[in-house]
Amino acid sequence: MTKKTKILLVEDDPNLGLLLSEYLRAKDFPTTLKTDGVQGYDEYIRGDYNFLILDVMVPLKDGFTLAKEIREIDEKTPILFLTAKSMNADKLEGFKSGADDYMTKPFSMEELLARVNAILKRSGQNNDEKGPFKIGKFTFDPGSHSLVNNEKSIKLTTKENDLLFLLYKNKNAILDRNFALKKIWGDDSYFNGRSMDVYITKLRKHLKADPDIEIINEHGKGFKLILAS
Amino acid sequence: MTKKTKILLVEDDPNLGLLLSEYLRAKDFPTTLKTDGVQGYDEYIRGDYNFLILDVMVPLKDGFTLAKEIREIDEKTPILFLTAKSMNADKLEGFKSGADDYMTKPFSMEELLARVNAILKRSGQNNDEKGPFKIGKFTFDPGSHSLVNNEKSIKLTTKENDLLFLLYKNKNAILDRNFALKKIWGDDSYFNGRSMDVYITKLRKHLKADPDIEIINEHGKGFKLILAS
DNA sequence: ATGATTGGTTAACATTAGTTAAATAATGTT
DNA sequence: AACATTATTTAACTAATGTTAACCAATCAT
Repeated sequence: MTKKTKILLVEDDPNLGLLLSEYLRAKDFPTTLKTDGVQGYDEYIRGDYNFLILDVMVPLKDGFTLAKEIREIDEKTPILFLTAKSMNADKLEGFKSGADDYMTKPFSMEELLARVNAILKRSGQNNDEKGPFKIGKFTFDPGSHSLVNNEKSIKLTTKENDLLFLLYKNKNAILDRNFALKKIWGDDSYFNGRSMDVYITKLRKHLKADPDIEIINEHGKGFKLILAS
Repeated sequence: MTKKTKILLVEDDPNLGLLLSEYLRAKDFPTTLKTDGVQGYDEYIRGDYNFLILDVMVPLKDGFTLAKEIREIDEKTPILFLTAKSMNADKLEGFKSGADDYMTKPFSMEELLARVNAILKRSGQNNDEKGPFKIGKFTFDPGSHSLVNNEKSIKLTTKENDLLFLLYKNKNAILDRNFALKKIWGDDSYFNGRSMDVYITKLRKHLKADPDIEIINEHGKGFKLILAS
């Protein structure tokens, strides 16, 4: 299970603040909104945030000051500034405060999201799990293509590995046929679909050693990896 | 001791191109300027860059296409786009192409520098050192072509050395077949490919003394050096 | 129920990779 | 230069991987 990136948003404009926090939550980032710098700092200390979005012009304590205070005790949590000003000196001060990015209003929410994701991609603590994972009595390591249980160690082929990885990421939920085909084969043509069916058979054989594991088919939709545990 | 970040700048406007490359060099980033997408790609393959600044609208091959081609073989080198357009769809396409940042002209050189530094701060290490490196129980020094462990010291041939160096720089990540061929053999012809396979066999034999080290194949894509540590 | 579609399985086939050895090219030594 | 040594490429054979085909079973729509 991937740990979600928790975002702290400090923004005093209630319209923008609510809009953004709703949007970010909809995009699967648990987001907390605070409306001034002092509350923002307290919430940062109290909570456990992985990303900070700070408006520069907020009451009681401005965004730059807040960022500097946080940077004194926390070098790594990414900070993105928002500001109405487009003045150059401002931007540079933002970056000197330890910012990772700086956006000038007005901006689109899509761009904000794209920038947040671009920074997260780089920020080391990438919550995107790369394994190894427990699958029933197996240990699956997509990085080395290995599927191991007490008795034996199987080397998965590239396609087997990719498909099992996708199934695992969607464990106990349906992996859409066409999604998987586009992801692994590049397109969802008929023959690639048949090829995938062949690989489903192969994976079922590999996983047969543990009777608690199943790959079931949802007719016309896709496959689901079922893990009792 | 970290080596300097080498920047490849692809910009067709000669004024802006020269201005920026001079400025970046003055700021201690060795910078190479190319004026179209095809030259940009060739120089990327030929050289050994740690940061790419791409104008979106350049002749022969646009920046987005160039970025996508590079991202297919290189997940990690940061990419920053420059563009005259400020259209939102464009920005999103830029980020989808694997960009780390996106700047709209006109911009200040100071802001460009600040953004480059902000991204570099996040982008882990400049994996551009010359060794020696630890590879499992071996010490690999590309400078002296030596691969040493407790028992013996192997002297690698030039091709063995170059290939292991590339694998190491992409450790635990895939080294694209064609990229490696172009880099070491100059072109990715069929026979050079077979030659590379022969060298993969040789490297596997050399590294066999440590069972934790593996060179695995990703069918149709390339090879991956797996290091548990 | 019937036919149409979708999925399961096995095997044949095509492509890609692994290995070994021989042939060629490059380098060093006298 | 001629020879010896080493490195690299080419070739041939084997193995692994992935795709296509064929046939059968299950599910769905009417």
